[in-house]
Amino acid sequence: MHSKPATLGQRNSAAPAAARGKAEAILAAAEQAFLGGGFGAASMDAIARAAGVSKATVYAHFAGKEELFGAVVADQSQRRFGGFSAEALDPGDIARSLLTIAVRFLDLILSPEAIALNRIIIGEVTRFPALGQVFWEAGPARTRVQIETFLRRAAAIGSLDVPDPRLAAEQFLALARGEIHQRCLLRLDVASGPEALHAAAESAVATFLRAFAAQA
Amino acid sequence: MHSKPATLGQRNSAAPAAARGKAEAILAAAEQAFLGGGFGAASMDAIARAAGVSKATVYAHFAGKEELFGAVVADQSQRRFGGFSAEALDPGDIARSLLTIAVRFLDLILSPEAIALNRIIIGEVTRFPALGQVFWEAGPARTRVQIETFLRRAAAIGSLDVPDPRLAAEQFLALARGEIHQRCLLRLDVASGPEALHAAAESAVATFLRAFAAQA
DNA sequence: GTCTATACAGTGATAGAC
DNA sequence: GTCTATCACTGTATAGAC
Repeated sequence: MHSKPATLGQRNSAAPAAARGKAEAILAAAEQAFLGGGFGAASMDAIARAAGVSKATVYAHFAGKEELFGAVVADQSQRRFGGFSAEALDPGDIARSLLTIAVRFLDLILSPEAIALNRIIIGEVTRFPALGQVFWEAGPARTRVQIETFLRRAAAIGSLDVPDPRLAAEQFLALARGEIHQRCLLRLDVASGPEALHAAAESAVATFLRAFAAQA
Repeated sequence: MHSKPATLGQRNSAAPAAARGKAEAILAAAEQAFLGGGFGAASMDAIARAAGVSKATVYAHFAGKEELFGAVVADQSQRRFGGFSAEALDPGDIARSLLTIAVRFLDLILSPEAIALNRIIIGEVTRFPALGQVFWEAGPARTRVQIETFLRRAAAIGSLDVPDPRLAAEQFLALARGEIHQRCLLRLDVASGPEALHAAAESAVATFLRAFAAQA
């Protein structure tokens, strides 16, 4: 997945085993370009230059600017959000576990890279309708399922009183997102520090427990 | 504000009193163009054509594409969100009032025009950092204050038990927004019907009241 | 496959006549 | 102020040599 050992069957003319490397270099350069300034601001010329190849080589690997853009979005979506999990948490210590989830979640969606990705997808989804689906499946849908599963486990052992775990999971995420996510998307909170992140997570957990904590 | 009576002091050469009308026509055409396909996809040529004027006339009224874009965003932001108010509601009938607020709020932010505006601002805020602030002040900030005020009134007469009205207002909006707003931004729910809107509002109110309803 | 060089289309913006 | 015609520039995409 990362890089082949440089010993391959073909070594014809110029760069034998570096073909995969070039494609990766192009993708990496494209990611930086697209995430940095959006679809319109990025130029194929600049991407080729940054990747250390010629423009014609870029077009040899990707059919055009749009396909390259799609490849970047799909790659980033799956790479960013693939690692989120709530399996290892203890449904017994509900407050602590929810706080952990909220912090992880905010840490994920407020990272500059995730914000940039989210921003660019929202901005260009009119031109590329497929991107919304790709992002949703890889990100929010996956995350919601993880939390829903955790809430079901907590409800099963009596830690929580949730009539509708699916809805409760959505609402927990909505509370955690709060307004800080929107503010980051709008570039109003340039650098949301760890303290703001923690405060947002604690507020969300507090209100969620006010609503759904099991009666003692 | 809408249109002058067509009798003005000047009637020199070509279109005497239509100057204001032309500026408005340009702004209207620009709104449609920008909101439809974003900043990059819109061209000054197409805007001029749609407004029924020449490109040079557009540049006579607006310094350039960026200034025209800013004018569109500022105009739309204030026009869309200016009417939101929660003053006339009864803090005694808390469930009903909150539901009304939530429905109004969702109706506002899920309208195709508001979604298009929100989308374009998020997408272009990297290039135009000022837009985020303009939108925030006109929209989310205003709305939150309205609701915070209502919650304070409700808390004063004992309908609610809110330790932090500002935070509670944020959380109420976050619950109402839920995931449907994100889905609309991502173009996954092409047309969120009134029934989905109502359901989202009711879920938000129910959970909010579970957390903050005064004990009977 | 990869490079250099170039054709081509479309854009924002302007000069000058009326 | 308004228009027609045009400029300079940028970015996509390809042709041909290696």
